[in-house]
Amino acid sequence: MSSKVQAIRGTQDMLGEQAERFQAVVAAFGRVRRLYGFQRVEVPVIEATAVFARSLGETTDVVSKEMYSFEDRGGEPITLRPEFTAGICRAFLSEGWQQHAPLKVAAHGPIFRYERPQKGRFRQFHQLDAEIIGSDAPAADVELLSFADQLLRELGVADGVTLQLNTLGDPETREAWRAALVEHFQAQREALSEESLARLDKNPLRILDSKDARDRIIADSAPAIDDYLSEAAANFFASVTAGLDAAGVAWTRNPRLVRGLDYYRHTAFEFVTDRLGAQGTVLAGGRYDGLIEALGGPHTPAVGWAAGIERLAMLIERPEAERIEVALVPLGTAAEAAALRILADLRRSGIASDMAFRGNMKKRMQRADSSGARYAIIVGDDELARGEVALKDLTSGKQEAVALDGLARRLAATIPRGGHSELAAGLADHAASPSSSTDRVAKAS
RNA sequence: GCGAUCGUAGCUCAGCUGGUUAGAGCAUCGGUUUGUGGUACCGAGGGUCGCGGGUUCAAGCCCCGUCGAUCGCCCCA
Repeated sequence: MSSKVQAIRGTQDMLGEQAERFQAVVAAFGRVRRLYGFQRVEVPVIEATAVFARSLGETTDVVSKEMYSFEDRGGEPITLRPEFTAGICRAFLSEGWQQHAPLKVAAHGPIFRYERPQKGRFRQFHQLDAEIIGSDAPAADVELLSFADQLLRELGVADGVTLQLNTLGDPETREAWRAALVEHFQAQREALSEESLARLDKNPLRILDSKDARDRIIADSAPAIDDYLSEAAANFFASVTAGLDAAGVAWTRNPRLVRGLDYYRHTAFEFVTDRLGAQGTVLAGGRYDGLIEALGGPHTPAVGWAAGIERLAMLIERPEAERIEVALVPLGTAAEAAALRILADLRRSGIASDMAFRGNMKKRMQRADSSGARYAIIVGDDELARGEVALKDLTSGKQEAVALDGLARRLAATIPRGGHSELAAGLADHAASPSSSTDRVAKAS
C-alpha cells in the first residue's frame, strides 16, 4: 500500500450507510435550525492564524500543537478552522453584522484539529454550530439549549444523553473561585497526580474533571463555585435554569464542568452520552462574553454551541437508504432510445429513476430489483408498437400495460415526489410523529 | 507527544507448533438460447499476506523498523 495513494491520517471517506447517516444528521439540523429562526451562515474554512490564536489565548497547547497552520504562497500565516466560533465572530466584526444583533446563526462543515485519531475523533471532522451574538439575556442561553435539546430528540439520541450544566459566573466570580481552587490544590499538591501538578500552573480548573483517582479525592473536596457567585451571576444562572424548566428541557448540574479560557462567562454545558467511550461529549458550548473583545471588537456578549456530526451519526438509528422509485428496463436498441425519453420525462416530473442498460433481461431485472425501485418499466418493441410500456410493481410482482402517453404524469400522481424535496418530506415526517422515521427503519429491517 | 492491540481478496475472516501452486463466505462480473427480479445452479476475475530489513534450508506465521488502523492517556477551543 505504501506506493498507492492513501487518505491523510485522521481523514475519512464516506459512502453508503456512513454517508447516509452523516446526511441524516445534517438534514435534521437544517430542519430544527429553521424552526428556531437561526439563519444559515457560511464562513471560510481558512482564516488568518491570528483569528484563532487571539481567540484561544496565544500560548496554549491548543494553539501551538493542535492547529493545522501553514504559510500561504504570500507568506501569510493561515490556519484551517479548528472551530466555527472564532471565524463567525471575525465575520461579525469585519462584515458589519453588528447591525443585525442579536444575530442568530447556524453553520455546519469541516473542522480541522491536529490530534491523534481515536473513536469519534478525527483530524478532519465535521461540526454543527449555532450561535447567538449580541445578547446578554439568559433567554438566549435557554433558546440555544432548547434548540440543541430538540435536535437531539429529533435525531432519536436524546434518551441516552444528558445535559450537564454549570455556571462559571462573571469575571469577578471566576477570579475569586479560581484563586480559592489554586489555594486548595496548592495545600495538597504532594497528593496530586503529575498531570494535575502541571495543570495547577497552566489550567487549574481542569483538575476538577481529572480522571485520576488520586486527584478525585482532592477535586471532590474542592471549593464549589456557588460559594463565590456574585448576586448578578447567581441571578443569571437561576434565570437560565428556570427558563430550561419552563421550556421542558431536562438538565443536571455538574459543578465540575469547566472551561479553561478566560473569555467564557456564566453558562457552560455539555450533552454527554456513555455510548462513545472516552469521547462522550456529543454537543457542547457556553457563553463567551469576552471573545469578541479579544478579537479587537467592542464588548459583545454571545452564546453558542457546536456538535460533532460524526459522533451524532454513530448514535442515530440507521436511516432509510436512499433509493429510486422507478427503474427502466429497455430491450433492444430502439427501446433504449424510447427509454431515454421516458427517463428524462420521469426525472423532470420529480420521480427518482434510473435505467438498467447492461446485460440480458434477467440481469436488467436484477439490477432494477437491487436498485430498490418500487416499479420497473419494461420497454420492448412489442409494447412500443402498441404505444405502451409494461409497468411492473416490484413488490407485488403484478404487471400491467400502460399507455406511453402521459406515463410520467400518471406515475407522478401516485409516487411521492422524491430526491430534491428532502426538507419538505422531513417536515411532514415530523408533523406526523417524531418517531415516524425510526419506525420506518424498524419495519424495513 | 505517550501506551496497548492489530494489519491476509472490495468487505468479514480462516490459514494447525514456520514446510509445496494462500482459502472460504459475501460482494463484483459472466453464463443456465437479450422478454421478466427477489430464490437456485455453473463459471470467472481479484492477494508481491501494509511496506522495508533481518533470522532460517524454508516466513502470512519469528525479530527489528516504518506506515496505517483501533482503543486509551495527554489535550479538548
